[in-house]
Amino acid sequence: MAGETTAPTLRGPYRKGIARREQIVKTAAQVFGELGYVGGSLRAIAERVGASPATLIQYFGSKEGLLAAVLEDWTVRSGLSALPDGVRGVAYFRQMRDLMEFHVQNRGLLELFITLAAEATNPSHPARDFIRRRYDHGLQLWAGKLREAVDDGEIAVLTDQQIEAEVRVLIAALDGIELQWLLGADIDLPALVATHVEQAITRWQA
Amino acid sequence: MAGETTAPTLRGPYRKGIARREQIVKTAAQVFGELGYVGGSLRAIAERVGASPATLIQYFGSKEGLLAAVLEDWTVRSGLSALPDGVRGVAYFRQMRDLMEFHVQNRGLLELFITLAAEATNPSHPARDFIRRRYDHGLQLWAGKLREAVDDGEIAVLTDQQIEAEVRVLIAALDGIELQWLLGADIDLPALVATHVEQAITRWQA
DNA sequence: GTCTATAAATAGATAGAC
DNA sequence: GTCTATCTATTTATAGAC
Repeated sequence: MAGETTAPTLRGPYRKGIARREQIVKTAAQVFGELGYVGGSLRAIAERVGASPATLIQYFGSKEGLLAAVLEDWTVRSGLSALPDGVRGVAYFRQMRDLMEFHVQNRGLLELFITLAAEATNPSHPARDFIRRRYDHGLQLWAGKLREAVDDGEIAVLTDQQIEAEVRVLIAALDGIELQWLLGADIDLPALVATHVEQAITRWQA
Repeated sequence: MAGETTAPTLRGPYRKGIARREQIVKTAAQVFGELGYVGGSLRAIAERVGASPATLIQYFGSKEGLLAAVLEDWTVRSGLSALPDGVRGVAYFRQMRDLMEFHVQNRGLLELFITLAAEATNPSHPARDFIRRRYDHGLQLWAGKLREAVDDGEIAVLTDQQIEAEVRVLIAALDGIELQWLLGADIDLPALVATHVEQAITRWQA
């Protein structure tokens, strides 16, 4: 997309600003992941990125604006890189190992989500809607995959309620294992999750 | 220790101070649960308890001292009220429903633990050691119960590694479900957990 | 486009009155 | 035993120089 003759995106003063903006968002995600949104100050972010707090405000209007940018970036980075959407049924869940390996390689992104999710327990937290929507989205996506598995005859028949419960608990288990891993437990994250997923699939087949 | 012939604990100027102290700890636990340790200011706690920030410092020396008192109180309140320790083997895990009902009745205590656990992802968090020890303790306790179930012939034989993995993932699932519940998901917490535990037991029996 | 300077609010903590 | 008053540091955010 970056042409020369008619490409406005790479001309003018924007190029530098866009790169800077990305750098700030990436750094902010790091700091929010480590210290939470409440504990992660603009000053700390600015310091680490080599700028002044005023510059961050200039770019994003407010701390909450920066958070919004971080969440948007999180969606892109963790969503796209994580799981190929095209895989059907049971095979989709077997990709969880890859997802965990992605998390191991991108600990900061995982830290950010877990930290914000716990903070968002507070109804007035600015990331609350985002977190809830994210859970709803994951729930529906995974429920759809499990329903495909039923339809394709890969596993035994489940009611819609059973499917929702299964998916909810599976997501919960992954979150909990990730939390333990982040807390420094001696865990092989991909291996433990892969084993757990296989057990779930085996149970679904019965 | 103090005291002469008869009960010294209820005489003198202590009675009022002790009650006040308990009130402060209870309120602090609430605020930390809602806003986290980082976000929960001494001012907010003092205001809600009807005192000045200076009074809290007077009692606990520092904010971190107050946190320590809150964690100690948390251990007593959630530990004792939660699960009778005497129950052996599989029956112990069937009590999880009661534990979840306790959580529903004491949402603040659960909020406090989940919030602090996520915050403690940061290695320099003052509650980090506490949280890690708490996980280790739970892990060992539950692993012991599961080993009892094996020894008593209630379930199939499991290696020590398998036991640890099973218990780890079970704890993880409970944490994750609790998190979803705290985030406002439409869940019958005790029922969902009870079902999940029964599935685990069934799997262990195979 | 990024800075310095600064405002206005709030943080944890101390000193001393009562 | 609890308060007011205050200190120092830090917070988000604004204004204006360069």
